[in-house]
Amino acid sequence: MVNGRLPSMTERRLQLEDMAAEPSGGPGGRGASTRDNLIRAAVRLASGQGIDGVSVRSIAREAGVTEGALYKHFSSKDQLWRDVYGVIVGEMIEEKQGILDSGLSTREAIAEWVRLTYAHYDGNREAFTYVLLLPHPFAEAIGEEYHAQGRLFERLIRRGQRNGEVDGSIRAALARTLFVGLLLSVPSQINEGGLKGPASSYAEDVTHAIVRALGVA
Amino acid sequence: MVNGRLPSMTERRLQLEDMAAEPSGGPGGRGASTRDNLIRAAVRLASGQGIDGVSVRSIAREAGVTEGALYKHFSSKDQLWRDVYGVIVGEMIEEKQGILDSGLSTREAIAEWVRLTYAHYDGNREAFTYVLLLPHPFAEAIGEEYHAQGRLFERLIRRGQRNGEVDGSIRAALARTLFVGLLLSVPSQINEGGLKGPASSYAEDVTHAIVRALGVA
Amino acid sequence: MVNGRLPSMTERRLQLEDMAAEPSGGPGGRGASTRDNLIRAAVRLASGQGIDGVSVRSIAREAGVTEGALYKHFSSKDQLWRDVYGVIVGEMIEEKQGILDSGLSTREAIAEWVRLTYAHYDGNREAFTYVLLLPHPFAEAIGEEYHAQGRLFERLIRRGQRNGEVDGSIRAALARTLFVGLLLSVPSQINEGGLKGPASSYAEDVTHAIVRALGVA
Amino acid sequence: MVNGRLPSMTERRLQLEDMAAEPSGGPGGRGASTRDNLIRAAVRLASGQGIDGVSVRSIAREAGVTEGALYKHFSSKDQLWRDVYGVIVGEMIEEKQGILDSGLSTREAIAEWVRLTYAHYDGNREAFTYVLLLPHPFAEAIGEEYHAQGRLFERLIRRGQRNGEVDGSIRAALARTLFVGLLLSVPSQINEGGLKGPASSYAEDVTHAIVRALGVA
DNA sequence: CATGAATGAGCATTCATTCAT
DNA sequence: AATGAATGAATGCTCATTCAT
Repeated sequence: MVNGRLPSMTERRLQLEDMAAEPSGGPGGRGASTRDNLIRAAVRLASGQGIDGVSVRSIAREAGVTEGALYKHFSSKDQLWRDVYGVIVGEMIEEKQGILDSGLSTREAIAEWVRLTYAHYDGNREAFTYVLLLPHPFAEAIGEEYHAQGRLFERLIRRGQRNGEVDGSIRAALARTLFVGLLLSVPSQINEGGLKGPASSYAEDVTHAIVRALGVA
Repeated sequence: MVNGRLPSMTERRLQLEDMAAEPSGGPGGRGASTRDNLIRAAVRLASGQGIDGVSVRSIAREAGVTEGALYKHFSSKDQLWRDVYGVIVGEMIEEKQGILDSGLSTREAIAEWVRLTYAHYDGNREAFTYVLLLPHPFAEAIGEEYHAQGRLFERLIRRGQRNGEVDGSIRAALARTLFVGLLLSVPSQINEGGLKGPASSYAEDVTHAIVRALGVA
Repeated sequence: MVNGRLPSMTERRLQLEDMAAEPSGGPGGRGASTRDNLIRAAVRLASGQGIDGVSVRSIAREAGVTEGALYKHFSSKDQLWRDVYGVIVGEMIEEKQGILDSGLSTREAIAEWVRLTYAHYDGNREAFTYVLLLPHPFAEAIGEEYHAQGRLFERLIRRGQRNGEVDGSIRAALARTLFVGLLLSVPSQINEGGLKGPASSYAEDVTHAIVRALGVA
Repeated sequence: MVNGRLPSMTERRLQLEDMAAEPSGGPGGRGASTRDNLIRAAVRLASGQGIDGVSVRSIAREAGVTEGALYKHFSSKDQLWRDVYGVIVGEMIEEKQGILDSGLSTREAIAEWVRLTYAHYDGNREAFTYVLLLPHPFAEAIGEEYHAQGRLFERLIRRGQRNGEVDGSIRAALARTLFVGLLLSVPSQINEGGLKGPASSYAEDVTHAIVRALGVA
């Protein structure tokens, strides 16, 4: 059961860049707040076992605090997952928005999109896995954010079609679908052991595949 | 935690074709065995909430029997999931093997593969979702079966490369990865509400995308 | 919960002498009835794990039949345990009664009692363990039979005291208590690994100890 | 199935002296910790029905808390039984060690041993029954502690044999076996209703019986 | 802020027993 | 006589959550 609201943009500004660097079991060094430690712990565990397999107890233990403490920072377990989601996806979206706002051609924009995405994956596999490769029980509850990246890409495609850079016969929703399928196929396979990392080494190949599949000039 | 063995080929011959036809809540009509009802109930629930979210209690109730009865047919919850998996994936693999054994060209084979896959999805969305779109906690335990379809496709690609039908520069593992990404993107998006309609209506488009992405003649 | 009646003398005449000879897992050879197989299986399992640890399912499986079949022969699990008890204890008591009826001196009678008891243990450790070394949840329900051997010994002691063969100052109930304690200490320790078998090799030592402890001439 | 470790000497220092004084059903008075209440409840129930017959549910109810609370104090039901065992047996062993360290003659030491043992039984029948009269499913897992009292007595006997106080022909293992058999026969019979308590009233008689049975000067 | 004890509902599983065949 | 499917209650244990300190 997952219900409720997402954290606002202002709430979510935590330092998650070095999430993967945090050693498991220790409550973290310099300025690591308990709240951040809990988020990091949750993502770490979820990326390994799936969201459903992670208990409040295990998150608290991994963060080095008690269960009670967790409830000082998050009103419920669901809210914790949603906060975590919002924090990570927010960063991703801002990057993608930057691509659209730049003057890049559709082809160059796609290349940049893939590069950034795979850099993200290589830099923080656990957070990436959490937000993009795991099924989210609260998918509908999220709505806006959940589909934000897809909608950004649809905008890119439609602009390309208007400019004549992209095959005009393909519908934007399908283009987005195929794009996401290709984009995530590599991280997904690396996680499952079917492909050897890093993801960045496949960026060029995947860009070509997307360009060809969507008929980009 | 999920461990153990998969059902053998001979054990798994149940009639699951009309799995989706079973009305929820009723113990099923004419010759529906309790075991089959349990399998159907399990798939139905898992496809809706994910595997982890389904309790033995809910499966039994959905099948119209008690929990004790379930354990007469499956030695554990894990074994139930694996039996279900084996039943469904077995059918799928046999179809795909048929494609390889026929004399179709690589391009025709891909078209047929997509057609069959989407027909399967449209015919039994729940079973398809269960085996192909849900993360399986027992992925490693399955091994063989789990990657069987991917390996079949790799064989198809390599044969095509030898024949000169497929771009020789792409590695088979990557080709398989991109293929699976494109193939499953449509059912996945339909489930998530981002795409409408029967998957079959996208078969041609997806086939084209695959052919172009992989450089098939 | 253990309630009900003991089997009558006529019901209990089964051949249990070769109980230990029955190979586990097989439904038994020549004339082994299902009922006998069930009793043997029950004793075998109880002597290894204690009565409480034995399930109806395990008894049936060990006897090579289904659980339903067990209920054709015994009205309940409790009744099974009581029937088993009656069968074994009946044999033991008849032997001891024979000692009293013979013309042996108290000292010789004790020696014979110990010899017979330890022969019984060595010949069928499982049955002996079941009736004499395991706590019986239905002890009170048995009443008569449960204390029959003790009462026989009390009679022996009182007769000895009348004859002047036994120290007259010791009360019969205490004499019986000490006697049983000494008699069973050896089989009990062998079962627990504190003493090496066979019990018969200790018969003489234990006889001496009893004789001295009770002040028998 | 019972596995795991025993509590260390330092862990086990609870006040169990007045274990029997705790009224059933009430959560206990002044400073009774939940953990102590649970231990007392467990012993109380086990001494009445045997260890196997006691459920976690019943222990929690008897202690006046929920099952969940029990698991805050004991990692499993098995560990609870072992903790309880360690607490009680630890006290008993220290007393017996004291006897060996004193300068008493073998005969006086035995008399003291019996006196202490029966005082223990009379003072806390339930705890005594739990540790000494009930079969322990985890007997092997305990090892050290389980046989500690027996080994202490063997030391006493061997010293007596060296001093010429004890019949040199009897082997120490057998002496220990007979001693334990005689010592426990009285509490055991009192529990079964064959003898009227208190056990202390039999201390002298049993001491004499032991002395005579083992040929102590 | 954080703890640690406690709750009560839920979990997967096993139990003794019944009954139509 | 025996089977095998089914029941319903009970098992040991984990869960998310609360709250006095």
